[in-house]
Amino acid sequence: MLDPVFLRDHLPALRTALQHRGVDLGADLDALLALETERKRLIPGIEGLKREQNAAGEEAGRARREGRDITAIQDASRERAQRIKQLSAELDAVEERRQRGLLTIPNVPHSSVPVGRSAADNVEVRRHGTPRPFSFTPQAHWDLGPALGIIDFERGTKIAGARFTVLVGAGARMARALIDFMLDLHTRDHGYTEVEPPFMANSAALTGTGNLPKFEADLFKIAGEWDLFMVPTAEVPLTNMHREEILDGRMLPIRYTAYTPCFRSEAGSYGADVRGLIRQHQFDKVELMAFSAPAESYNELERLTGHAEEVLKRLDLPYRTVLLCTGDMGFASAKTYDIEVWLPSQNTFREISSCSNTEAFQARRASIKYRQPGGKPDFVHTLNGSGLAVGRTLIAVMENYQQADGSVVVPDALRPYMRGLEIIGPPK
RNA sequence: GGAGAGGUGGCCGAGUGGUCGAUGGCGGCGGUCUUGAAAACCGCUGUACCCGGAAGGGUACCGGGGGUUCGAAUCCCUCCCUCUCCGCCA
Repeated sequence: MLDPVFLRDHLPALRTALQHRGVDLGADLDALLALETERKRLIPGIEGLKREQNAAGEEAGRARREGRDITAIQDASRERAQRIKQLSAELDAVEERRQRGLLTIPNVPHSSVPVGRSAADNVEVRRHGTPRPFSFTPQAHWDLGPALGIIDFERGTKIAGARFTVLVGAGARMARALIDFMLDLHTRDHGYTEVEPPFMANSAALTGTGNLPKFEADLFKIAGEWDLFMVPTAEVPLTNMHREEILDGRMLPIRYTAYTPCFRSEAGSYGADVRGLIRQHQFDKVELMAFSAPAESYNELERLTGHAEEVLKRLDLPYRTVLLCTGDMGFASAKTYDIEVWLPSQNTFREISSCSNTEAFQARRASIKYRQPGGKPDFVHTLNGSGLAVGRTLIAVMENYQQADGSVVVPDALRPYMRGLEIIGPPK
């Protein structure tokens, strides 16, 4: 959520920043500013009347004890109560529109974010590893998987429909191994606390992260009288761990990691990545999440991104890290790094992680504050990143470690998690 | 699914229409005392918003929302949550 004070004091700068994101909110911002002014006009009047009302109530109590007549006080109070009611209704309407406005405006990009319109304007910041040379034409995972009997697209469709997939045998086991491997890495080596959260979240939680009210179409909603949605990412439950809390500043940073399945309707993505495991309605992910003191949050973003990259380093998968431009960032983010893994069959890098600092954007929506000893409460900064998307990591392993005969070598780092299995060969 | 009990400040726990943001205790902070610590004693100790340069002042909040009333933590309605017993179940 936008800081109302920032809106009031930096309207031109805000307008420019949002233009850089490719959204035109000119009129919205003016309307919002007008609501802000209207709000500040109404509040002092209402509070003044309430003050009078309180004094009258006190006086009535005193008068009644002393046996004096209070009908005059009652009449005046009754009338005042009506005026308060009327003005409050006006204020409520203003507050509601103001709130709705504040909730639908995206975050302001950090000054270090390159200005650009699309993914083409993103900036590669580093690259790690070298794609393996192949003496044959590397196959896509959607050919390798079914041939090895470890991915079954047809049965996924039979059970749930398009964009659902069944992993079988060594495929299912490798997904589980990846989850285990990632969680161990982040808890043991990177200092995160493991969490297993609910896989559904309510509308308050989703509003806190920024998924609601604007992006309900991307979510799977539970039918019936439930205020519940399937989580689109563990970012939602993890960020909401401390919603409406004031944290002890000495506990920061707080770092959580969680494995969850993620559910996305992928509305509006018809035709994109229809083959294979790249874009599914359900996928597994290990998430990294941090609550940081504001002054430290950009250092924390670098650390968190490094923690996600470490997964690929240990699996010996080539990748590059890209700084997203203003036009390609998500709604809640002030700065985002995407990590892209090499996929030989596509001869390109594909996104496998997205690491963002939302600054106080989510903290303001979800009311997540911290307080240093003796200090005033202030909003924390929240950060999140994939560490990593499991399905896409599985794809990357299969494609990068494939051999001429269609078998797949198990990366060294994963073997302890797969009872020493060294190679996944075709079914006998 | 059925029956019942309950949600008050960081925690415990009073308060059932009138100076109640709310008695008391615990915890925390500061001070006195002490060689030091403990104990004892004294003081302070919530959040949000509004006005104000500040000092300070005001309004709201006793699970959420609505209502009754001159006036509500206290009465009414409704929703949410927690606990206990039964049933069911991983």
